[in-house]
Amino acid sequence: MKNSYSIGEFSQVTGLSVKTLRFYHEKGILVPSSVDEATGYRFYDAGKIEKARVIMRLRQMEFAIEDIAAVLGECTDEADILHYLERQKNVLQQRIQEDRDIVRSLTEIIATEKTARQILEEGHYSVEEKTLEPMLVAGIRMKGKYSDCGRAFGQLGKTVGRYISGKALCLYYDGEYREDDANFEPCFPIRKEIAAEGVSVRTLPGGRCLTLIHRGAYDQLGRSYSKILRQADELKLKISLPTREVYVKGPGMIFKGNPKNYLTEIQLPIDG
Amino acid sequence: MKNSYSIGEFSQVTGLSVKTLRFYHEKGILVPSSVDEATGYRFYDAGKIEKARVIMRLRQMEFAIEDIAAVLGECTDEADILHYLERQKNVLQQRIQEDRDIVRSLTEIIATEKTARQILEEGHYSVEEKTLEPMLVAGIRMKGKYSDCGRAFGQLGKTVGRYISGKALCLYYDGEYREDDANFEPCFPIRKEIAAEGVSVRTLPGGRCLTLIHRGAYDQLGRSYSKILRQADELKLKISLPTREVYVKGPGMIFKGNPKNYLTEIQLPIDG
DNA sequence: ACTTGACTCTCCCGTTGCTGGAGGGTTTAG
DNA sequence: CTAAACCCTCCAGCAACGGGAGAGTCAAGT
Repeated sequence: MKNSYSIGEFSQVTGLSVKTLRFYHEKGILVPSSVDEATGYRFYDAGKIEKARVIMRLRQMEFAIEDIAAVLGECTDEADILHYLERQKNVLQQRIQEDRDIVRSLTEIIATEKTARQILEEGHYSVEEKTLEPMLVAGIRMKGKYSDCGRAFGQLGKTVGRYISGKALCLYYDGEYREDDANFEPCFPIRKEIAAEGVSVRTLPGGRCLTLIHRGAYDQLGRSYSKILRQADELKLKISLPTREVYVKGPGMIFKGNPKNYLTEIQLPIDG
Repeated sequence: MKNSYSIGEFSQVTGLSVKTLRFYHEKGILVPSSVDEATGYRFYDAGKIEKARVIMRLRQMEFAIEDIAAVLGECTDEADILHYLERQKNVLQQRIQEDRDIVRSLTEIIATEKTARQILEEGHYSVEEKTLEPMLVAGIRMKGKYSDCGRAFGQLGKTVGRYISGKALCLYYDGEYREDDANFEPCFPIRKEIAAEGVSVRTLPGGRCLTLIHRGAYDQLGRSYSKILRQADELKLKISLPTREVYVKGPGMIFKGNPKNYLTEIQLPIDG
């Protein structure tokens, strides 16, 4: 065991790069044991190796240099740095939470986009019967124009955004099309029961329904409605309210996209 | 709706700071609709608002400016950026994984330190009987000097470090103290069954045992051993091998600390 | 003693996504 | 006509280094 290491040797021993060692010297957290006055050469003794290890371990836990300086200044025992450790833990946990939220959004977008792509390719745009699962939703009941639903989705996104678990949908409580005084409720499926002002959270019942996927802009929805209603009539099915529209692919979370590729699933619950 | 916004107005509308808008201009991802040749004043039209929103959403998902530039260059629909979305998701998931590992380490250190502190304060250093739970451990069986166990712990830390779930311990297979040819096994409790070369992973049995917490440096352990063995003798208990030492508080993950405060729990399994 | 090659020094720039400020020109309201 | 509000460009700085230039230093071989 030597007891005086040049910076290069010390770098070998500790695994810290020469640049990093100089940087730590400048920051004052790992000062060489001696510095040659004439040449400026740094020399480290064996005692510094342990200190270097301490710094590395703290850095591995993403401690900031500034915090490391504080820790090294105050503490010689882990008991002394409990406060710092807990703070660091909180910082990291918060970042994990944020990252997880983003990942969930991304997963959602990706999944939506993939199913949309599949439907576009397979292209079965015919009236079918389906059984829906019950699902937890958060909705805002509205009366007025359909065009106001954009704002409602915006508000929902802000209040329950973190808990969205599926595609946006809208419930229609009128049995017919209404221009100015429609009765409807934009909703998001959510994965957690939460309370928010002005937002109704509850479980939508499942059950049989008639569905049709509409491809194209929303102002063309009428055609798909008449198609599915005709079919319901032919099958002598009684439709119960509210009916639903599921926005399989619409103006996305990032881009508006091309309305010609919008996909909207019309769901008419079958009575009895 | 105006259709020409000065940078300040556009900042109000979009929520992006003036500085940020200039920066985005420089980076080419959000270029003003027109720039006054004489004065250099930037002007944005309404169409840029949507683009600004897109950029904001991507930034919220921690996309790099460079990636945003690529996305904006290539895509107008979310379907086009699936590749980028997935890449970003992977990046974030990896960061989450790393952060979680750190948080686990921190939690471990904090918990160890807190129990140690409690024991130091309460100070019950007497022989007691306890029932141990079975636990999953990873160990390295060794023959030789006790002092070599440090290296074994180092190796264990590297191979199973991510899965450590409790305090380091050591198993002793000799019924007596041996200088040079001791038979022992440094271990870490782990929370997941894993395979690693040279490492034995298995479940240690639980059961009754006699315990004594030793406070102080390791070279003083002999005194505590004689105390606990005397007690075992008096109670006419038969001890089975291997015996254990649990390093409640020793040279920490960060600092060596003061050996006077080291805490080591001696555990002697009771036969039958 | 001299050269060569490895080592070291300081200083500066670049990274990412901005924020803040200095120093100067422009516009608009009173 | 002036003051406030707005805009411009350029520079610095943040965190934790890495890369490289240009110059000095050290140890070994000749």
